Amino acid sequence: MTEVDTRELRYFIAVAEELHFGRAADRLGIAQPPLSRAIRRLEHRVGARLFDRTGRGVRLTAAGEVLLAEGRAALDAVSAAVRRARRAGRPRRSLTLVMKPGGDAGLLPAILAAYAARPGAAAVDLVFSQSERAAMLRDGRADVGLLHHPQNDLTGLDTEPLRTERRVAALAEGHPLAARATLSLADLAGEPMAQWPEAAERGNGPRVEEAGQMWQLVVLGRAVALVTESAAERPYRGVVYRPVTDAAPATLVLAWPAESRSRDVAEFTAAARAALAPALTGQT
Amino acid sequence: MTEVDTRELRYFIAVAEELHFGRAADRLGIAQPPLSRAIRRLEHRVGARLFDRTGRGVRLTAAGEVLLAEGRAALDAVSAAVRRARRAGRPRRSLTLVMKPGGDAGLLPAILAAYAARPGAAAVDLVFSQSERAAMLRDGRADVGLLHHPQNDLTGLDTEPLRTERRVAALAEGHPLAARATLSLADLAGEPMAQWPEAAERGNGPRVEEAGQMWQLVVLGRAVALVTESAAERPYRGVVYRPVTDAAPATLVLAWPAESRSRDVAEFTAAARAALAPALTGQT
DNA sequence: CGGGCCGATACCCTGACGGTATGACCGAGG
DNA sequence: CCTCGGTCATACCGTCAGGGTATCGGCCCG
Repeated sequence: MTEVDTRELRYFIAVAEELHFGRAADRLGIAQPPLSRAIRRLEHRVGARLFDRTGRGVRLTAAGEVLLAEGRAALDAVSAAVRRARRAGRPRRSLTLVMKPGGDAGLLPAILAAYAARPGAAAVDLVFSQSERAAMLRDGRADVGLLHHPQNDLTGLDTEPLRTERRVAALAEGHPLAARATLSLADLAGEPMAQWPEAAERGNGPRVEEAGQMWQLVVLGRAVALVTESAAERPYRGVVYRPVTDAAPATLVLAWPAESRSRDVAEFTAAARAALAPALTGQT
Repeated sequence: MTEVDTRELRYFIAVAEELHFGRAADRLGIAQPPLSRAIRRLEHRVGARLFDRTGRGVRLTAAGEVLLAEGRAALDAVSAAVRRARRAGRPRRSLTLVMKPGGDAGLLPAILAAYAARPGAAAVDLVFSQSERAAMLRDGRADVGLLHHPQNDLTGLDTEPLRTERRVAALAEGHPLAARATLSLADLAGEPMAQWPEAAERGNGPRVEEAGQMWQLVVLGRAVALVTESAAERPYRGVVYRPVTDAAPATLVLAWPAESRSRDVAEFTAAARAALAPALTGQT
């Protein structure tokens, strides 16, 4: 049986996401008929129908659902392979760390210092992303990252827990709930929660793409936000913080691709572990 | 920048393994010039030289080394995606478990029973492999497997430790070392150790592909073998077992692809964990 | 210095992939 | 029941990427 090519996977994923051949073709920059043929050929190679063609649009079959999830991972792996090889070709040895601005709970300086102190440490480049950190680790745009568990999907990543934090609600000073000392999730149920792009659109709050927007909306009382307690250590004028007692705590983790064979990544994670060992033992 | 497709990666891996364009082209079933062009194009896309062309043959550059390791993982991920989708297209729900014959330390019946008792459990197909178990998990030929740590490379796999076993030497009854109650690795240094294909050829012992061959050679005194103690629970006529005190213990682990999102795999591993929980706590 | 080995280049040709036009099917609405 | 819009499939054609053959250029070795 002939091999499946990355182009076919990209085509399939486009259709699976759009659930519409025409729109998918449009997005891919090709016409619809070649796309139909490509999907048909792919179905033949896989040996299973991937879509149910109903008169109106299409639906994924069970096999299609599997191929969508696994195919995305596979394409990420291909991208990662190329990106990492490209980086390895540059004379400068570097390690790319991705984080959310301010999302290090204050631990990053110690980690970077511990790593830099090691002989043969590579330069650490910092990049920032709100909602694509896990994806960037998976497709090779970053080597290590600071994520939150269980808020981020850590599938395919190895992790080292750094610190577990309680979650607090950020409210405008004048907000009625600000009068309470602690809150529960039920108290927040009716409130407009800031919606990050990563979340499926299910909430009733305003969409935000960037932390500054979120804080602005919170100050204005247009949104409330659920953040980690370390965020509350950097007070934001006009915002008060109230613990949410029944919100699952967030664990800040250092994450890297599970299949990583990079010596630099191993060194970095070891340095982070060593740097934080006292704090961790003190915590547990 | 244009996308890298799987064919280019396969071509690259063939050259990287053969370190010879002619032989690689032969193996790929194409002529050498198109292969040279494809590699050159790939180097251009990656943005780094992948090979040092020395007059005699070629050598991998640092970027090439990275692309070899990562590219193999990427191709495995693509194969896995297709295989798993194909399986999901079959009406019969099944889970493929790969193991070495006898390599379950007697734990498999309990695990299978515990899983089968769960509502909605899928059928479990057993397949056997001596040296390709990890590769089969990575490329989708199997869903879960019984491996040994640290003897197997578990990169890219998630694992659940099942049982840690000491390692014992299997010797012919009349072997001089059989007179000793315990052995050390130094004692075995000069002995012909059975060589599995998975090991790089560095030993001085006979090659074996299958356990029966190994035992035969051990009985005949032509080889000694280092095995886990559970193997000694099934005595083999004419073979005696002696603990090797300084050999690193082997941990039998249940392993599955790290990126696995399959509900059946999750159920199976949970069942295994639950089934063995008493034994594990008793052990620690 | 000559021969053999190995990768690169030149040139051609086939077929796979993409485009346009059109067909087939389904559901909605009158 | 027929029509119409929407959606995916089929037919047919052109182009170019990728594969083949022939040959060159450089390097090592005798």
